[in-house]
Amino acid sequence: MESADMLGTCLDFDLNINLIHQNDETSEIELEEDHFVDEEAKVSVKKQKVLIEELNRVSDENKKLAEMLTMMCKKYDALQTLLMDLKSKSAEKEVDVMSVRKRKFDFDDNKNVAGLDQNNYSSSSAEDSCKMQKQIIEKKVSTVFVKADKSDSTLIVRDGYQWRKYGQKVTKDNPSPRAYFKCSFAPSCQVKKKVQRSAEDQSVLIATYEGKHNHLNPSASKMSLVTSPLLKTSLSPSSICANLSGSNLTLNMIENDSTKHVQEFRAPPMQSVLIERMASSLTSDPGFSAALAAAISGRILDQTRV
DNA sequence: CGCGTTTGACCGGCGC
DNA sequence: GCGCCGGTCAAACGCG
Repeated sequence: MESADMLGTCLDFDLNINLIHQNDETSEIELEEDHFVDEEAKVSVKKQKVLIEELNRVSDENKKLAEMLTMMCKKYDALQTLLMDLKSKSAEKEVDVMSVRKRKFDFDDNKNVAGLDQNNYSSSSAEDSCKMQKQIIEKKVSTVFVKADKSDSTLIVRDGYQWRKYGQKVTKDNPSPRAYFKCSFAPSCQVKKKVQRSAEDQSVLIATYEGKHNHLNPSASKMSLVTSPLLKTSLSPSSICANLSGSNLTLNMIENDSTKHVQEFRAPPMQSVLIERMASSLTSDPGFSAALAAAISGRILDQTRV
C-alpha cells in the first residue's frame, strides 16, 4: 500500500479560490459601472471578503491536515513493513514448531508399527511438513473488528457473504456469547466464522474467519459502501467512509478510482487494531471533525458555483 | 411447509 | 481417569 503517495493526488480538498476571486472581480467591475453604489452593495463586498478570508483559512487548515495525514500514513507504512517482517519470521518459527510436533507424533506412531526404519520416517516427515505448511495456508485465520451498536444484541457482521448459524456458546474469557457460523454454500465452501463481542468494548464485534471462500461474494456487486450509520473501522485503511445525516456522502480519501471502493473486508489482526486506533483518534478529535466539515462544505460550495 | 435460528447434548482435546 | 472447555450436532421451535 502506497497510501502516502496517493495522498497527494487524492486528498484534494483544495478550494477553488481563483474562481471566487474572478467572481469577486467581475462583481466589483459591475459595481463600478453602476452609478448607484448603495450601502447594500458595500455590505455584500465586505461579506465576500470575509468569505474569501475564511476560505483561505480553511484552505490552510486543509493543507496542514493533508500534511498530518501524510505523516500518519508514512508512519503507518513503516509500522506495517515492520509488522510484515515480524509476521514472516514468526510464521517460519511456527512451521518449524509444527514440523517438530508432527515428527514427534510420527515417531510415537512408528514405535507401534513394525518394519519401519529411520529412513522411511525421515522422508515421510518431510512430506508431512509440506502438508502441514499447506494446511496452515488453507486454514487461514483472520480477525475482523466491527463497530456495532451496544443495544444491538444480534451477532451479525455484514460482510457480503451468506452465513448459517449452527451454534452459540458462552466462553470462559468473555461474558457475551460466541456465535458460530458456516458459509451457506457449505459443504462446497468450508469457511467458518465466529462472532463475539469484545470483552473490553461491548460495542465492538470480533469476527474470526477460518478458511477461504471458493466462490464469489454473492452480494459484492450490490454491497453498498456505507451500510451502517456508524463508521466502519474494519474496512481497509485505504478507504474512509462517512455517512453525513443520511445523505450517504462517501469520502474516498486515498483511492481516486471509484471502482476500487469495495475493499477487501478482511484484515489481519494487527492491521485491524491499527485501523481501529487511527479511526478512533481521528473521529474523537473535534478539531479534525470541524476541519473536515469545513473542508466538505467548502468543496460543496465550490462545486455549486461551477 | 420450508428454512433459519435456538439451545441443550454430545464429542474430543488438553491439563492436572 | 477425570473435569474443564471450546466446538459441533441435531431436535425443537418460530417465522414468513
